[in-house]
Amino acid sequence: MIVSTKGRYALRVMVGLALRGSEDYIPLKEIAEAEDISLKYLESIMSSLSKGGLVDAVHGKGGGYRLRKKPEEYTIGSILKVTEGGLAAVSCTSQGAAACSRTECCQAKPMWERLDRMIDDFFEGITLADLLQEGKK
Amino acid sequence: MIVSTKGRYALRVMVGLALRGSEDYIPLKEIAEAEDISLKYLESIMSSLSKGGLVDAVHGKGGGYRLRKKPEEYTIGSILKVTEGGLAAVSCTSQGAAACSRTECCQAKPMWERLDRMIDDFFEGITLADLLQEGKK
DNA sequence: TGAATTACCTACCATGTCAATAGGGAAAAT
DNA sequence: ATTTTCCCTATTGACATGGTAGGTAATTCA
Repeated sequence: MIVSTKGRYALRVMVGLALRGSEDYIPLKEIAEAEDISLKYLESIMSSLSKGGLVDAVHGKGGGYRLRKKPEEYTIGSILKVTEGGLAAVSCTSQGAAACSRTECCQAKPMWERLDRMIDDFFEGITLADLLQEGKK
Repeated sequence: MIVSTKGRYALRVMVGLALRGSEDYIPLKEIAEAEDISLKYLESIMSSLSKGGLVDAVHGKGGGYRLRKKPEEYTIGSILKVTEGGLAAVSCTSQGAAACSRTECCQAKPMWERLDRMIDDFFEGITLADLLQEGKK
């Protein structure tokens, strides 16, 4: 499993925000109800998105969350990397992984690296705007 | 993380068996020492490979494990599917997953399906024999 | 026949991650 | 000052992962 609930929720929220336009700030409560996701759980997700600079957040009445860019300017990869903390298919290749003792002689490493590259290209090649249209394909 | 230690160990063992030719049966003890993997843990992995029909197993003295086919006849996918029990990138698309309530309206589903197909093609397009050569590329 | 060798099976444990919950804060508006 | 909203730090329960332990069944060899 390469993409957890957290990342999938994040995509749904971003799609939701995109559909509502980027004019108004949408309070988390409203998003949670619309998407039927636990408010408290969503908080941690929005926190990642906000810290990652993907959305604008404003406190107080009239505040909430809003896309910072246009949907076509977000790649799916950029969203998932923020919420999942990386997309490596194998622990060997994920940064911060204790370099396995066999790194030098591991027969499979080039394969894992090609896989990672392929997955990265895949997600970087799809934008939020594409996802909005996805149903119609 | 799409491929766990179990699957990676399995690949190493299969590579190891391939290198030793398919004449003799190699006892698990020997494999574990050569690969420096816990014997007991390897047991469960070999059990999967054996049940999956990927290797022949013979009891008693002179027994052990042996490849059933030629290295070029094993795809990496066939090995990983047996040990990992599937390669779905997202729980939504893995068989046996409680079809999420949004299946019908999920904007992202086509994307997950394309990703799964891509990963499957990737692993089905590489054979054990390819892996043996991998270092030289 | 019996002992050694080997695969096989069931259960267990320790750790970590995931999904979700809880309970407060702190910023901004009215 | 009060409400609204985002933000931060735990905590929990469930599950998967990686690994351990002990015993059983099949096969060979003496």
